[in-house]
Amino acid sequence: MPSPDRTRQRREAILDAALEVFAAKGYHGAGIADIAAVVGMGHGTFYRYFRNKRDIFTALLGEATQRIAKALNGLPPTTNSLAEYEQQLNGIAAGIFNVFSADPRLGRVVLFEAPGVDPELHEQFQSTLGVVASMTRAYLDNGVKKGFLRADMDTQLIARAVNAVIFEGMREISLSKDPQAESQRWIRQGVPQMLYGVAASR
Amino acid sequence: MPSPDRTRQRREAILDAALEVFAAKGYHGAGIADIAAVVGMGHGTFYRYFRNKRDIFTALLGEATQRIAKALNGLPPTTNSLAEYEQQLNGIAAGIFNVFSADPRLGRVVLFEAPGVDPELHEQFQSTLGVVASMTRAYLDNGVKKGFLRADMDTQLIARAVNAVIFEGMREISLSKDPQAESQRWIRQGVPQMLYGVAASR
DNA sequence: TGGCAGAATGACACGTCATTCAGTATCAAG
DNA sequence: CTTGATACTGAATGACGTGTCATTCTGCCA
Repeated sequence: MPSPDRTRQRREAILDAALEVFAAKGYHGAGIADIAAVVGMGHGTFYRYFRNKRDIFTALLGEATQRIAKALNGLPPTTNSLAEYEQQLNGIAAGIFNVFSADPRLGRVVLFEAPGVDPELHEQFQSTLGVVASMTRAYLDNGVKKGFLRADMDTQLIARAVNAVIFEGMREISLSKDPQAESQRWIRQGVPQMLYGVAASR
Repeated sequence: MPSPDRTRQRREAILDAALEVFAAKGYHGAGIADIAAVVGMGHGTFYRYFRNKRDIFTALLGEATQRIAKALNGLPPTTNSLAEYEQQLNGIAAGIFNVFSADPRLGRVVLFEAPGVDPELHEQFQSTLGVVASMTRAYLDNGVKKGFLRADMDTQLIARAVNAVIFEGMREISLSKDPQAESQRWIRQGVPQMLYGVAASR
């Protein structure tokens, strides 16, 4: 009997340790032995739960992705006015930022380490960004069609710009001493910035 | 007689090869032997010109920094109206984007690899970002004081957001098939976005 | 031409991990 | 208590890459 979810718990303990070690030393600086030491087990045991180092890293990425997806679950698919869109953005930002303020290590690993692990992962990361950008773009296109967003914008590019700001928020939150407060700041300031810009008037 | 700038040329050949290899395989995936092979020399020779792998990487970073600094040289220090500020932003964006559209490998290495090299470099990178952000912030504060920028913004945070968009532009340009065109797009779209946002009206 | 200085070379010493595996501990069932 | 199976361990392995260094090469000057 491999015990029903004893295995799952062990796996999660290892994942948590890996998050810790990767956040502290970076992907390449971290050794399997370091991770095993944090869990308090022989490093050979690691390989009972994960195929290899890359495997556990992608598992962490997957977990982050899932948490974000879950946080964004249930948000209305389209909006009909600027006010609604602003609400929508607030909701999205809050959902995403929550994930990273709940566990800043996640951001430190996912946002800073992932692109530098190897070329394959870099590509995968990039294509994920593309998918996210196309979702953002759909929201923008919707707003343009409904008339509450500027008609003269390249929504594909602006979607990237909007996402870049959100990503910057995630990074800052992950590095912040007080992630909760930082998260609040980014929602309150970032969303209006994206909507109205820095200009005092048009 | 080590010939006056034979040495310099050799150094630059190695730097260029390193840029090539780092861009293709990533910092950690690249070996000194790979770089030497591109130059067409024994890898021992590498160490006549650079202390070690990290040394050449920071040399590349330094070069990128210098090129950007040079590109930004001569821009007026303050502006007095929204129109002037818009010009200013266009100039800054054009200067920076030029560097990366002239050699996209530079961006691929500097922007994507640098944070993941090791914790020290990550910190250094981060603090450089901080310096850049405070420069951006000074421009924003100036605009607020003069009254052509919104008074209700957290300029420290918005500076980060503005920079994030510029950085995203650099990244896209570095990955683009047609860096020149992409650069134009980012200037034409990104600057108005930062100034006026996505909203059709206030 | 001989001799020298600096440049270049690449074999190799050395350290660092990721991964494997033979052996040990644990434990449930009979 | 025995047995079998599974979990675990950490020493051993092997691949790899960095950096060194004894040696060779090259071009220059006397």
